[in-house]
Amino acid sequence: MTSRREAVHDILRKSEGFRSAQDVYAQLRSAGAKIGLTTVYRALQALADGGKVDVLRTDDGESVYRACATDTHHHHLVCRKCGHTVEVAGPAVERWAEAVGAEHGFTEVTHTVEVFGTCSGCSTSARS
Amino acid sequence: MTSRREAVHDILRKSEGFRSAQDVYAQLRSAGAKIGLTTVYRALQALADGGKVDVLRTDDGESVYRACATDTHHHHLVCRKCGHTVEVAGPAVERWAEAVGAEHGFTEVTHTVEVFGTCSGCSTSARS
DNA sequence: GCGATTTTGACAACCATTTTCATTTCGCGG
DNA sequence: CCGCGAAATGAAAATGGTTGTCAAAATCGC
Ligand SMILES: [Mn+2]
Ligand SMILES: [Mn+2]
Ligand SMILES: [Zn+2]
Ligand SMILES: [Zn+2]
Repeated sequence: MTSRREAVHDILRKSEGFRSAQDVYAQLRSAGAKIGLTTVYRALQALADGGKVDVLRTDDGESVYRACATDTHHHHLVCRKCGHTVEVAGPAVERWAEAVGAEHGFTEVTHTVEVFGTCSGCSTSARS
Repeated sequence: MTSRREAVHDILRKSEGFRSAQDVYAQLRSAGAKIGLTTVYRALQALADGGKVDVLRTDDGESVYRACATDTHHHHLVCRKCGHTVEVAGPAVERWAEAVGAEHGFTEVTHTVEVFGTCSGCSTSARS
């Protein structure tokens, strides 16, 4: 019941940045694992529901997943070119989101924050 | 060259919250306008590229659009229940995003920030 | 063991969005 | 007004990530 789910989780834990479902599936298959794409999707969804992995949607609408290094609330700084990701805490953002919500009478305030950029590695190798 | 694009923009301006492309298309057609779905998509994209409207992706992957009241960079405080949206400026967030990017050697830093909550109207009417 | 429940996966269906491509409209100098 | 190249339009088909279906297989409770 967890063997495949575990396998999916493992892939994410051994990965650097965010991975797509199709991507994880391809790697599992090329490693000889007998698993279906449907199961990979279900595993990722279960992991996301359980807070084990982060999900974010790319600009072209693909969901990408990443095992979180920490289990506390945080945000991501993602390289647009290579997907390299840094987890960042943002006390300033947390306070701002709460404040702006309260200021307008909103309750149960949550927020999504993602920062994108070009990492130093990619901006170096781009110099032609 | 702008008649249809203008029609699309008008729909958004007269709308309260965010609207989907299909949604805008349906309204235009039922109002008797001769316009294709493809053109609606292209118009929305052009408007978004030109900073005339905001785009955000719903959880189920649909893109929704809204005419901006202001043409400066801002973020949204969206009611989870009714979709009521408040545009908010966030100098604190802007600074934070820039700083966190720079701190990790990232360049060309952009960010996406959305705040969700339950608006005062909805939390009042929810008291049973 | 054995029936009930859950999980799995091949395949088909979904559906918003994009591509294609032929037609229409627009811009504009002559 | 004409004519012509560029841009816009839209019907239809393709795309592609994701979800639904359903029968077979694994797992669990006892
Ligand atoms: Mn946060
Ligand atoms: Mn806006
Ligand atoms: Zn990079
Ligand atoms: Zn509301």
